[in-house]
Amino acid sequence: MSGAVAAPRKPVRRLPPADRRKQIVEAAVAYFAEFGFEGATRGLAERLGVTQPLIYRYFPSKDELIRAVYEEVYLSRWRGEWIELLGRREMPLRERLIAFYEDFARVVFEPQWMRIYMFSGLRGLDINRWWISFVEDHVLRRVCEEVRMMAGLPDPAQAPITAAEIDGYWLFHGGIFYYGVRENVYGIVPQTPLPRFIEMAIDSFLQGFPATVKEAVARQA
Amino acid sequence: MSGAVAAPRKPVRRLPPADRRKQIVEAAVAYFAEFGFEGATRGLAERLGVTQPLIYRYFPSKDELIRAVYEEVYLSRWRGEWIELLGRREMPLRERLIAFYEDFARVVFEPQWMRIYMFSGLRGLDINRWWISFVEDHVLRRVCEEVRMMAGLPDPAQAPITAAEIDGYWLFHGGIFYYGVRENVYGIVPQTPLPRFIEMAIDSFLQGFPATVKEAVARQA
DNA sequence: CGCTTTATTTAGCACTTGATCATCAAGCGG
DNA sequence: CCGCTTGATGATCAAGTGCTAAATAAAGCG
Repeated sequence: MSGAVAAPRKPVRRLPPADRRKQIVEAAVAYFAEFGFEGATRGLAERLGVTQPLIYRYFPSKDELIRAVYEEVYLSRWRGEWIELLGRREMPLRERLIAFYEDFARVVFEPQWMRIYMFSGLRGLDINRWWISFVEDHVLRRVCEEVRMMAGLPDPAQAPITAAEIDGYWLFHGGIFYYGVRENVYGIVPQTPLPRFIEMAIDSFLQGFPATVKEAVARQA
Repeated sequence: MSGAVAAPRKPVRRLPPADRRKQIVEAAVAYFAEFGFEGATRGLAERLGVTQPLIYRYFPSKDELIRAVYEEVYLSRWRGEWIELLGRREMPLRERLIAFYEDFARVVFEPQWMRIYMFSGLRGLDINRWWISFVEDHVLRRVCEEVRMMAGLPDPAQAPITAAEIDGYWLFHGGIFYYGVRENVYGIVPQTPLPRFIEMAIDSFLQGFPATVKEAVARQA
């Protein structure tokens, strides 16, 4: 904070294209998370300290910019290690699940992520359906498999995970997710801190779910 | 359905103000549910078969119209009987909960209701916080009280329901709610039909929750 | 019927939106 | 230091936005 006032000129101009593009996408994530995808490109440009037509040098249309935002949020924030973590059988399932959800929440419960998710869901394009089936395949199904193994139930390789099992686990996954919605979209301050909530959710799950599956499998056989 | 074709003139004009107002609000619920609150008043008017300035005869501003939409969705669709149903102790709690959620879902899982809820949540006004604390007070707390009574736990009148209990129940309530989001906002078709999902959720809940509360109460005393 | 009331329309203003294009100037190679 | 490439700007368009005020015409009453 120097005392003297500097010239009010634009301090940074003429960035290398790759840098500028990245800068625009990151600002767009924050901007659209705040105002929704109907937020004006002029507002975004102003926030970047840049004129609005510049955006159109990097993206042929607003829709294309939005696609880049989707990519940044949905793809580049996904951590491949999560899958590996869920399958690490030398660790008790309970610990794996708790570790996974604490890390998962660190990314997904960010207001930016949550709001982009909800805005994009309401636009009704396929992104959210894609994400949900992605999560279903890579998280929910995986968890159901691990429960099978842990509880000495039929190997998923032989008796595939049923839709009922996945929907059953959706109750818990959705319940945890909704904690993030309450906190980071609606601005509620839950009394129970997140780690405790996660722990409680996992314990509720592990307490009842394996027996339910066992019963369902037995009935089916 | 008469055979002859009628004049293509506007069939209804000059409605009594109360009727027209109601008609506008109802169309606005459907319209904003579809396009979000940034949907244009001209589009809404067109859908009503009416010119756009007419809307401004009934509502001084678009914001005021949106407020009327909130009232229609949040207030007028709430059923007072739900509270009474939850407290009907001559009926087993399991049955009460199942009946409640089936009826609650009939209203709340409607795409219109869900989308208005999400759009209004993202606008960040107080409506959603109000709704959540309303539901917390009238549903979640009530359910926790009924669990206390059913399980022979301390009377809520003497030992008030704790935040931990309510947050604990949020897991299940949120999990059920999220089924509606998947189905009616994201357009997923869950394999498990809603009544079965509700039943499963309630059974998971009743199986573990009372013991958890009992333990927490004992630890506290 | 004629008259008054008022629901509804026509016309339009001020402003914002996504997008385009000619122009400018930063910064590098020579 | 010059000149060229190209990142960035200024000016602008056409379409749309919320909202207003005056004109129109449907309906009720005497």
